[in-house]
Amino acid sequence: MSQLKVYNSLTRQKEVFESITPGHVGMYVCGPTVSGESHLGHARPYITFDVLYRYLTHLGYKVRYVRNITDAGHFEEEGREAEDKISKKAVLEKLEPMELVQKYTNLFHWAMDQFNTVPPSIEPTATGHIVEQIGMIQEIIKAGYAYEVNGSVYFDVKKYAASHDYGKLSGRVIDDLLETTRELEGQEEKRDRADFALWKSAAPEHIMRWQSPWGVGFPGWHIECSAMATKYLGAQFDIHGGGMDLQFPHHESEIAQSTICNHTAPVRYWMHNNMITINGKKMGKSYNNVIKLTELFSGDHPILEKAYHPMTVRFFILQTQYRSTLDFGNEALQAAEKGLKRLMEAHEWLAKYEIGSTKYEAKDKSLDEKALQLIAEFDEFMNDDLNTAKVLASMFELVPVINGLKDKHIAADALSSNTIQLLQTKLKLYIEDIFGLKSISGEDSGRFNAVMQILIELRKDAKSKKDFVTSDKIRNQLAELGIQLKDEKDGGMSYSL
RNA sequence: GGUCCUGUGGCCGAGUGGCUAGGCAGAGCUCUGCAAAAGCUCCUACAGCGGUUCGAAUCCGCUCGGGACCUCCA
Repeated sequence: MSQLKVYNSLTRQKEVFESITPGHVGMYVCGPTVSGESHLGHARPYITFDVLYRYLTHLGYKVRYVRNITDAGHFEEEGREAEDKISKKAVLEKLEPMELVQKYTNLFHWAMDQFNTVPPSIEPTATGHIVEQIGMIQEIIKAGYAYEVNGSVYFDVKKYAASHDYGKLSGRVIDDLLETTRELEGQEEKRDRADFALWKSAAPEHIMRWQSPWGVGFPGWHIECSAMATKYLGAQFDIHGGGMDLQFPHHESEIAQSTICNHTAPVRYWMHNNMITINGKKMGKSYNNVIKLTELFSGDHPILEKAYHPMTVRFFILQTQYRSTLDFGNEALQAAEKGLKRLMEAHEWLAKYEIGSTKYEAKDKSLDEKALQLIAEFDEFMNDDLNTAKVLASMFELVPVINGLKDKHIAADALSSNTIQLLQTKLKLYIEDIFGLKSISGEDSGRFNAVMQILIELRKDAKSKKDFVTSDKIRNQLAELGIQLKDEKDGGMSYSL
């Protein structure tokens, strides 16, 4: 089997993945800022890295997956007034900051559950790691790479850049950063424009505040990830993931901080997912085109023609390679919805298919070989930087084979018993365990199914008596409820929701 | 302004030198009481212009278009 290769943003090329500690993987993914509701954009990284987590686990690694919750609130420097996103919203909504943070954290967890993502091994909060962050800042000051001004602490980028490659990850040229003509206000404390805050002194109205060696304040917006990643994954760990938009300055600064503090580059493989766009534009607050996940699932948004099931969205995201932009649209989502249904129905039928205990050889050698080839491609494409799009394409080429077996169009022994068994195993592995896809029809309980079987029998009886009024009545009324009856080739009948 | 990415058939998207992914939509056929489902077949694209090459969607140059980051952002 081929080896897993991943695209490393740091080196700008695909590299064979080798973990630092054999058998173990440390993976950190930048989590959400819970100052507001999660939106469609959040779905991409957490689903992408969920699949990576599942895949690494499948490969036999013991993975420690750390994904933080940013609940401390980052300061914004719009114009001159520094303010905390979370504390500002809290005033507007008349909530305690932690109450607000809890609300959106819960909502985030709910959405992630809808997407069937596996919870991370550790989900640390920024507010729970103030001590660690302060400790790290002290280390950086001691090393001479940070300075204090009026109760705030800034990282000295110029000094760091003199001996380190600041900008390596994001392709930034340090001189451009230092000599940019653009002037922002409220930065007079910094020695240099490129410097970034490690600790900010809190104004009196700032609700989220902690005591520190430099006075009352709050942590800068890059330090939390460095502190928590170091604490739970060590000075050097395998994978750091996040959205491409975080590459600069967030991840670049993370590297700088951690490198000074731990005397080593923190991350072996930096992985960045691309953005979701809407009509070609990145989704973001500044574009006013944000679709919240609750709106996506309910269809309650002007852009949406209908509600989309979380599994449809998950499948939609996996239909493209994670480093490409993904353009959102109703037509594309509806295509994904139908495609997912066809794939899942074929998979579910095959999963229940009984091969019997007697082994047999393939009657149709070329079809058998083709199937084996397509199955082998699952691993091959997955190892090529998680090309889930190609894996799905191979699966879809197998769907007509499965449906052929189902309607007897393809002989039961066309494929060898071993091939069918392998297909069952691999499809289950990839669809359910690695891709985390579930059937959309959630009401398929035993009792519901039993009721459906009664209706199916009634329709079959009516049909055999050529009582088409009754048989059509059953079919059409069920259709109105969104339940589709399907007559099959061999006289059987099934339904789908 | 600086740095970088990108332009594929009606829509979404794979694809880094030759063997013309895949999904959805559309057309025809088979099956069927009708319909749906399913199967088979068809629709064979790569922004434009040059260049390199036996051969380019794929490499190089230019033009035009789109986008990202540089500021909170997944």
